Amino acid sequence: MSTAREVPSATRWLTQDETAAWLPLLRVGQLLPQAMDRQLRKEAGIRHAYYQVLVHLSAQPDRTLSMGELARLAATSPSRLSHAVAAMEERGWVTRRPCSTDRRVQYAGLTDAGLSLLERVAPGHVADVRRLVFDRLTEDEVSQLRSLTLKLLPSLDA
Amino acid sequence: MSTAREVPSATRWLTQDETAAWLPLLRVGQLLPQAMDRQLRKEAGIRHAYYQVLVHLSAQPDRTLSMGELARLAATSPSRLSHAVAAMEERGWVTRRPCSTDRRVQYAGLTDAGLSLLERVAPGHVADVRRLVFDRLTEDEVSQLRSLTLKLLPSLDA
DNA sequence: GGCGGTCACTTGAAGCTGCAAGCAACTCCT
DNA sequence: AGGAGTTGCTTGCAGCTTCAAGTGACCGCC
Repeated sequence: MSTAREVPSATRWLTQDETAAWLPLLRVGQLLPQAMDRQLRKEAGIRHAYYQVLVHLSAQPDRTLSMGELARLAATSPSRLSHAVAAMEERGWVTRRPCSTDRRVQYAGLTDAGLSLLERVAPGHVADVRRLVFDRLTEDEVSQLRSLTLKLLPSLDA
Repeated sequence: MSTAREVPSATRWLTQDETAAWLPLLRVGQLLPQAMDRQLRKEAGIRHAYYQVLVHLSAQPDRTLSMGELARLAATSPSRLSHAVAAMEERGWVTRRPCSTDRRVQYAGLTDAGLSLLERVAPGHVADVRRLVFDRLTEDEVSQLRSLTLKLLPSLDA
């Protein structure tokens, strides 16, 4: 990551230790989503983005969320979600209906077909997560991982 | 991530602790690349994928790498790199020339324009990395982060 | 030599992503 | 009331990513 040595203003380049952490973090950040995506596509024919929509809707008591809430939970942009839900609606996995009290809001709801797709796909996905992540880590390391990622989230969410 | 409770074969769902680590990890894995991309686009007009190409080429003594090596270093697919380098060549940041001993191989080389772009862009990028990641962590945490990500890499690289 | 297999890379098409723009509905303020 | 500003969501488009297929070039083996 270090490139030029002399720059007009005093740039605080990464230290050696920081670089040694940054490079693999960057790599994990690239490869992990790729791996999730590939596995779900090959074995289930859907993207990870779709899977997340299914998961979050299924976690609601009424299988329903407003587009805004759903976007927030899935860490995606409104635009992206709009496109994704449109495509998933066409395939019969979710439905959309307007909110009665605030007509700007749209609710996305999981259909039976969507739920059964999720149930068919989830075991393979969980197995993959286990294989790629949790089978490699001790209990303590999992705890460290949780603590570290939670520390990084606030600045990324904003 | 937990969805159905009863599935044909015995699916080992994630424990509570694992889920508590998985959700933020997934989120970081999504948001971190997004954030890198947004910052570089806004302030430099290039994608993070392009930036990585520039960085890896600039780190070579002769500013040159074969497409294969470059793809491996940047953790990207050959196809993606091919498209990217084609676009960057058109903008004058890299050049391509065939290898003299193995005519399947192409070398990508960083131009002066490419290097000066990188030097202009790098400080802002490093500042962003610092703001998003290293300013939030103690020295010990950085070390934990390095150790954890290094443990996850092997299974992802394969 | 020459033929199957692999390797390095490129290409094209389909689908997704991000941004900017747009629209209607809601809120606030006077 | 009513206008300015904000919110929730959608749309269109340009650009990127992915997969599958294709093209040469190299290797090993008979």
